[in-house]
Amino acid sequence: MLTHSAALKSAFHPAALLEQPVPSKPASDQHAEEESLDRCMALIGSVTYYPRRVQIVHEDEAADRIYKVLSGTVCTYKVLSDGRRQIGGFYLAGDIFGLECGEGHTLAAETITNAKVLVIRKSVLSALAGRNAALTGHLLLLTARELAHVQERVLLLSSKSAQERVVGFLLEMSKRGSSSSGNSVDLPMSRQDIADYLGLTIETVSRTLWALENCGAIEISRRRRIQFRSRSTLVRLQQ
Amino acid sequence: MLTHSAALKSAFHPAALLEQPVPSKPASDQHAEEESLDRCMALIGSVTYYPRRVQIVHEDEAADRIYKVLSGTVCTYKVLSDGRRQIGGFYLAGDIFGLECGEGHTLAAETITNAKVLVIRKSVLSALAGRNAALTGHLLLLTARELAHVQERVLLLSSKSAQERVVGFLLEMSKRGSSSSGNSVDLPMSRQDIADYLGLTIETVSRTLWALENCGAIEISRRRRIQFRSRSTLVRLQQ
DNA sequence: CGTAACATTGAGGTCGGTCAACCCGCGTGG
DNA sequence: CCACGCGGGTTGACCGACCTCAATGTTACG
Repeated sequence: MLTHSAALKSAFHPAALLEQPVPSKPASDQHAEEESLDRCMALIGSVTYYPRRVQIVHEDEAADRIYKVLSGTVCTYKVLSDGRRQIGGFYLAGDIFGLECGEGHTLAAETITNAKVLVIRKSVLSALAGRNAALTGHLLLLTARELAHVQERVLLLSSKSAQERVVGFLLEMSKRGSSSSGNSVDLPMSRQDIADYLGLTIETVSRTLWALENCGAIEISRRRRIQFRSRSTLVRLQQ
Repeated sequence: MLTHSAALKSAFHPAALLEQPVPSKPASDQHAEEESLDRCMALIGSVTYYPRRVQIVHEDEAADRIYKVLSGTVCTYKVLSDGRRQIGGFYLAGDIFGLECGEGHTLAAETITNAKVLVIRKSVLSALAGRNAALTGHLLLLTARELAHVQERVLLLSSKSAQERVVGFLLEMSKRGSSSSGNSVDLPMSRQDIADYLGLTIETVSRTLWALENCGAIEISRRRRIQFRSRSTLVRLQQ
């Protein structure tokens, strides 16, 4: 496995700010504020390019950074003592990870695909936040959102069947995915990643997908491209 | 803790601040700051007493409040469409719940035992936070901590056996519990609550506890009082 | 003492894990 | 061109942990 050194690092690139498309009209104050958080992070962070399947964060690393995915896909994970891996979450372009508190509870992170990541030092951010209370407020909002998301996942993992989990996953990815062009999703991750995310085995994921295809709910082309044939069936199966 | 001799509900009681014991020496800045958050919440919140097994928050309720448990035990939960209940977390004296973002993702909350709860309106808190950036910072810290905690739970739920879950639960409660006097825990919640928390059935929880007792790791007296006979065995079984 | 809520115990079924074989696409190298 | 290996994915047979259903036991409390 590759290490950090493989990554190309481009420190401090204010010009990137200008490249960002400015929305014609902010939908609300909240949006405008989030926009300002984005700009702030772009200013004080540094952009790094990682190839696929490299570790960005180690499990016991001091967590004084947060990360924003600019392109590609990243996952956070933890390796259990018996060697099994649990994926904490997938992060697509625009998502932020590393928000969880760094009291030894840090998850590791690695790239699923090639990825462009904005790395922000928390210390710098909080120095700014001292002067700008709104900034901390946005971080709080993001963290609370992530918390709600993880709690949803707790529900999914603890009391749902394999089929419900897989269906839930597909619907979630289709909702989030920039790569979900209307009626299909391009999954960037392998079956193993999905299994580790859902707390299942790779075989069960495979079998469940086959079952979904068999009952006409989806169609699988080129392994990682899922087409939705009957969304209503999926929603029903998800319970 | 706050000692309030008010009736059912007491709004705005600045005198209460003076009653709070001041730590002889703040262990760190962080501790001192958390203290200040506590005081702020005590100032703007109102204390409410709930009997056992009543709902504090409904599932779809607008989430403009956060709650601090002053005494007793509370749990958050969600009821699935098939009637099964998933418990999101248990909150003991000193814990805060309701931090998750209110975008329709709210969990319901109900008391396990009689409970004294401090209710704080988010709007009031954030109004204060506008002037005091540190305040938001503490909320952020708390939320990040909760996030880390829930992520630990995701690991526990997705890839551990029934025994590992139960053992993990017992150790967690013994670490947190004020009612855990040294070598035993008094569980405030029923077997059903534990089962719903761990994503198991009540029967499995019961059988697992029996197995733990049988192998000499614990001893069960009066149903909800668990004595630890061999902590090392438990830690080993937890993996 | 009697009742009801809570908890334990038992028998049997099922979902998903485990292990193993196989398939498929792809790059490499002769 | 084929042979080969390799990583990722699928398929099948079997088994065990946990769920389900049902009966029984225990505790709390009037």
